[in-house]
Amino acid sequence: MKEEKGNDTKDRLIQAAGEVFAEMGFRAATVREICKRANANPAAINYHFRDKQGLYLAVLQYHHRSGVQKSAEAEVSDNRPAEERLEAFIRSFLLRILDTGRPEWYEKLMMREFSEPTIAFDQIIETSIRPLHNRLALIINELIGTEENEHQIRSCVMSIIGQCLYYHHAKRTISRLYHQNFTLSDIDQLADHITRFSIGGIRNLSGAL
Amino acid sequence: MKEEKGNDTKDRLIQAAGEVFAEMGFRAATVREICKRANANPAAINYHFRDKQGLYLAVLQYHHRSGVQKSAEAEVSDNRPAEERLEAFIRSFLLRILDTGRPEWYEKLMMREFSEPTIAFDQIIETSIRPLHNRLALIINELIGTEENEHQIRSCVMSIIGQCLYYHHAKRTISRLYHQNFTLSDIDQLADHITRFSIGGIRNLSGAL
Amino acid sequence: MKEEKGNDTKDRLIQAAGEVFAEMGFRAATVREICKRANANPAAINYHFRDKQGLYLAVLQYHHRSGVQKSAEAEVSDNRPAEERLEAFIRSFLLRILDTGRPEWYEKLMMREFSEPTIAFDQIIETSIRPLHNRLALIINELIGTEENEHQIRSCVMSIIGQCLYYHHAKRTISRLYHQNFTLSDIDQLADHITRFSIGGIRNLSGAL
Amino acid sequence: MKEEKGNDTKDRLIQAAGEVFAEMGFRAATVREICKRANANPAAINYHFRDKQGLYLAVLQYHHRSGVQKSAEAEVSDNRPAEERLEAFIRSFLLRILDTGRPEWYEKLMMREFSEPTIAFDQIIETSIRPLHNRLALIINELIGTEENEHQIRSCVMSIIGQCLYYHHAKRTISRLYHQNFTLSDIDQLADHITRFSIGGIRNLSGAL
DNA sequence: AATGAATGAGCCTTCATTCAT
DNA sequence: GATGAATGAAGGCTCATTCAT
Repeated sequence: MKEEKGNDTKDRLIQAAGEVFAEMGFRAATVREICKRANANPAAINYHFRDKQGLYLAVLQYHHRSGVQKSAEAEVSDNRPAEERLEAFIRSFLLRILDTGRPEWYEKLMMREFSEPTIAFDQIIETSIRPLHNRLALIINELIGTEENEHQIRSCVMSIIGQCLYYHHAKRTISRLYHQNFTLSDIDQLADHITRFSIGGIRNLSGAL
Repeated sequence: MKEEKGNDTKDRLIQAAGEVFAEMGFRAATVREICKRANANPAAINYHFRDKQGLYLAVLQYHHRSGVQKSAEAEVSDNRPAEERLEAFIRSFLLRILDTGRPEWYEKLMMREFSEPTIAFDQIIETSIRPLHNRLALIINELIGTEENEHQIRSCVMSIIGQCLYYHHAKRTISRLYHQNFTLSDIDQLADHITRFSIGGIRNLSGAL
Repeated sequence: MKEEKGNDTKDRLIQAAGEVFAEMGFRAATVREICKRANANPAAINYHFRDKQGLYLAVLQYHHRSGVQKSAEAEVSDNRPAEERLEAFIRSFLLRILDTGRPEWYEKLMMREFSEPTIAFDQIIETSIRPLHNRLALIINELIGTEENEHQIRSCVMSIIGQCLYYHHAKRTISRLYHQNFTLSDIDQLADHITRFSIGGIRNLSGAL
Repeated sequence: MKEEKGNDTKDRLIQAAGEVFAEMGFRAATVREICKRANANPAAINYHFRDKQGLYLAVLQYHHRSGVQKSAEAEVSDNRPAEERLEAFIRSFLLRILDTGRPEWYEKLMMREFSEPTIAFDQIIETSIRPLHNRLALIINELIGTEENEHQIRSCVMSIIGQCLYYHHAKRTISRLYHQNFTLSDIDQLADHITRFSIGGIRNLSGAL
């Protein structure tokens, strides 16, 4: 399972590094641990990636390439009502955040970049985060209806994304406070709550304009 | 004895450790740096706190004991309308989250526990986080008005706290995406948005019941 | 095949290695740097020369074979007066020693052998140094005039060579002490001084016999 | 013998480092070897000297302090004839260069600085080399007799020092060429030769003026 | 003839910790 | 109560070398 196909050392290193970086963060992760899991020699990192940091960047790039396309697929087509598309967006976003059964570590890695940004931060913003915000902004713009007010739309984007991300960042907190662990099976319920809460919120703003 | 003010080495260590832990996190913080700032000897840590972790716990306990909850007391009295108290709560919370530059490293430390929980995590939950949630839950309960639905209240609590925390966790992201840095001067605006958005959200749920 | 000119990898390696060894010395020179300059693969060194040391020896042999002794031929013909031939010898020696900037790394390599002798030391002694000493000994012998006193001649050889080499070994020291850097344009002056000094020295010994 | 007085680790490190640096040069010397000989832990270097380089500088400073004074003592008093003082200077210089029975490595270390100058180079020039040159220049000035010609004096200084140093730099070369190893017992003979050679050289220049 | 990939040994440094005083 | 000195473990990295092709 862990070595799947006895691929190149390079691939095994990326795989192992992904896991370790996600588990411990860039600094705390040790090349020795990565190499042990990849069943490789420490010097191989220097050969293939020059650096611990080079390996880290390679990990992000590699997984970004193979992961972007499927993020949008869960959403519905553009001609559906904005409410429906909002719910689809939220559900899809929560899915990526809460799903713990996948190779998994890419999302973790991204989350880590927010608290301990490394040199890869900018890259992640542009390739992953900005498209996400833009997609959500379009939906909200439609919901507000009136002539666009960019600042207000941004605030709503952040309110919605903030609600979703909370279930990731505060996973341990929630578990501790309420003895409740959200998993895939809770997504419908969560998406429903956040969608309804947010639609209410957006309408309340519109009316106030 | 050697120092200008006979401030105990122990106190100086706690003070310095607070800063350093908040700046760099538990792991990245080094005993050497702490001791340098405290103008103390590395061995003093072992003497007073047994080890680095002991010092960390001491830092948290010390600050909790000296009652820094004062910041929360900015909220209005309990007999004001729930909407007003919600806004006060949000404003107060944002204040603690966004305030930068102060030597108030306790908040920073708490935030760090979410991303890199240490052995002190549970302690922080109980002494700081749970009271916060409870206070907010009371306000929301009043806003919903009907017989309490604990689950729904929790969801609202998390929606609100999630919105607020986003401005902390995603500080760098926001800065990068929108070239916008939220500081103390933006709190009114933010609190206004989140309050209105949340009241709208809560009402939308109530109506849907 | 991949290169512009089908110059054998082997030749390119020798060329590049010569430069790098001369610049940094045997130990400090890295195979990687050599291969980078030769646009070759690290493994090629092992293939062609067995190892780093083999490459080093190959460099020396290669250059010796291609007869770089031409520089010494600037000396005058044997039937000129000994004083004149001494000056020619000294000038020629200084020329080889002081000439900087040329790609002529063989001399540099030789000089390095004195401070950090490698396995090639003996080889260099016999092919380069001993002939030099012998040529100088002949001239001095003629200058002294009396029946040869081998020991005394040796001492003079070393006094002369010592004077010349100083301008190489102590290049940095001189530059630092007197803010003076000897180059090609100073050779006449230096050769003149050393020649006159040495002739005086030799005569003083002869008279003392 | 190696640990003499079970001194501080710091002293033992300086002692051991002196030997190792002298034997192998700064780069090739390994902290492991130094620590092994000093019976110390690698981390002690970081503690006492911060760095391998810090240790190196400490080695030079330490030994300079304890070694300068005895260099001049072998020379004769200033009111003796210049010829006599020249011979004393040369003998004293050769003594330092050829003596192999002393702690020994300080001279080696200095010599190394000429071929592979490190960050300590300037320091050595000013504290050791310049005084030496100045002392010799005074003697030569007196020998030349006429109004001083600074440039010519310098050239003589270098001719003399060059002759002496040759017996150090070319130790191996001489041994190889002539199967002759100069030691303390040869100093009288060498000093005699170099002195006579040099006096002849100087006179030859003076007459030529 | 030549190479890309991989290796193992070793490098310097840093860390939290502990000893003797 | 506090310290200077010293430690062992580990960290990231670089090196010359070799394997399989």
